[in-house]
Amino acid sequence: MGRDLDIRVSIIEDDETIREGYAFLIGKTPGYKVVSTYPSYEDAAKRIMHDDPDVILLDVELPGISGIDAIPKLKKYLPETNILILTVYEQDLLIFRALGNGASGYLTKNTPHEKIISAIHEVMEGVGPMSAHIARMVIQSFQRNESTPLTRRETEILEQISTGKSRKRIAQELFIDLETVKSHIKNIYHKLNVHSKADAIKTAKDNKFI
Amino acid sequence: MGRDLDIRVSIIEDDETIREGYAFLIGKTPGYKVVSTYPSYEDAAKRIMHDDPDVILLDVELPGISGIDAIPKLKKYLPETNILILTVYEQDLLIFRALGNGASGYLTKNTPHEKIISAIHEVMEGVGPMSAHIARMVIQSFQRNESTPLTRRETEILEQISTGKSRKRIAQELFIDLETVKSHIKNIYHKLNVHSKADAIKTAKDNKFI
DNA sequence: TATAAATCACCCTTTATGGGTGAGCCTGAT
DNA sequence: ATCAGGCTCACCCATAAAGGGTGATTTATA
Repeated sequence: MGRDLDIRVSIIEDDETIREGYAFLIGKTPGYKVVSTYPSYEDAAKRIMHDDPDVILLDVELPGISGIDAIPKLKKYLPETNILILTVYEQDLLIFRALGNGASGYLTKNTPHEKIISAIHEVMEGVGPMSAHIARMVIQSFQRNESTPLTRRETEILEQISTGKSRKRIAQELFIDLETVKSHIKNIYHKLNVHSKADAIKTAKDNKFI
Repeated sequence: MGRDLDIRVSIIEDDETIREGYAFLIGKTPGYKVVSTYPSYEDAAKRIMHDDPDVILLDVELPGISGIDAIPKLKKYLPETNILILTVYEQDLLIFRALGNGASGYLTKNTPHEKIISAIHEVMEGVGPMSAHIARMVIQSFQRNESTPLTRRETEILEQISTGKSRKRIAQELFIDLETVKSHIKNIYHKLNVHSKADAIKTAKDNKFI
């Protein structure tokens, strides 16, 4: 018989070991019930509507349609379902995109068993779309590195460059000469040890100089 | 006599009406004490260390050094103090920069009186660096507009462009011809009704197409 | 009073950009 | 089965932008 109050969990994860591991773990926990497991979004798409899960554990790195891209599709069919992202790495961008796509939280694959259960529980309680951990990451993502090799002006100009503006336009908007902008850019490139716009932007963003 | 358990509040706000309004409001609330008010960061800098506030209400739009830039300076002298940003507009970028600089939360200037007190209380309780409201804004900021006029490929290419990469480099990384990239860009420009990289990036970001 | 920052100048070559037009191929929807 | 949209590539054109070298002036600030 099905206990009506069980939290219904569905798992979409291509690695069988991990998938079955989670299923076993969650299934044996009182109050939780694994209603289905799938190795890909494509497999899940056909039948997951009928499983009526409360929570979906979704791997980000799925073959075929990625977990990230699967989120809005799943949400479309199951708007009330909470999606928890499974990820190996705590990569800012992936997690942010997942949240943007409608995920309610995330778990790294080395998360201890108890935490997994409590994460599912929290997300069901509507503790909010963001755990303190994610909130911390988000704030960190907005924080600048205070030990930048770039001067104020250089940072300012690199920020302008990162918006796609030409040097001429930057010069006009900052009320300085094009030659001055060029000088700053040369200095930026030297300091960051790069030889192009794209590399300068990437290096600066990686190091949170901008 | 000073009640030891009062929450010590300092206010930095250039508009006298608002400043005194908040001061009155908070001062008359049992458990709260306004220890100082300043019209600018420059005025506050000299003496705020001695006020030993628990919470600082800080206007973002200060004359001289802006509230945003004042945050790290204040944090340096008063690392234990929580800073609440006062802002007229709920502008994403400003708030995110404020959080990145170390602010603990924010209040809009039309916030009802009770909410102000409770925000101060929450931030003292360490309810977390983010209110549910801010969390919602953050998530929204990661969300894409689903009604984009751009195709998948066009979006992908515009994203690449926004990193500063040249068309040639984009072509190489996507394993397509330079001419194809050019075609996509022409279509992007037509759809967004722009005539340059910078404008395309700005329009797309404003509309959350990328 | 040194040093760093910001400013501007003139040299050079190569690469990138913006725009027009046309065309083939594939896929999903009607 | 047809047709539109999406992705691909081609060739045309002119101008703008980028990258790099060297040096010089001025203005804060330590």
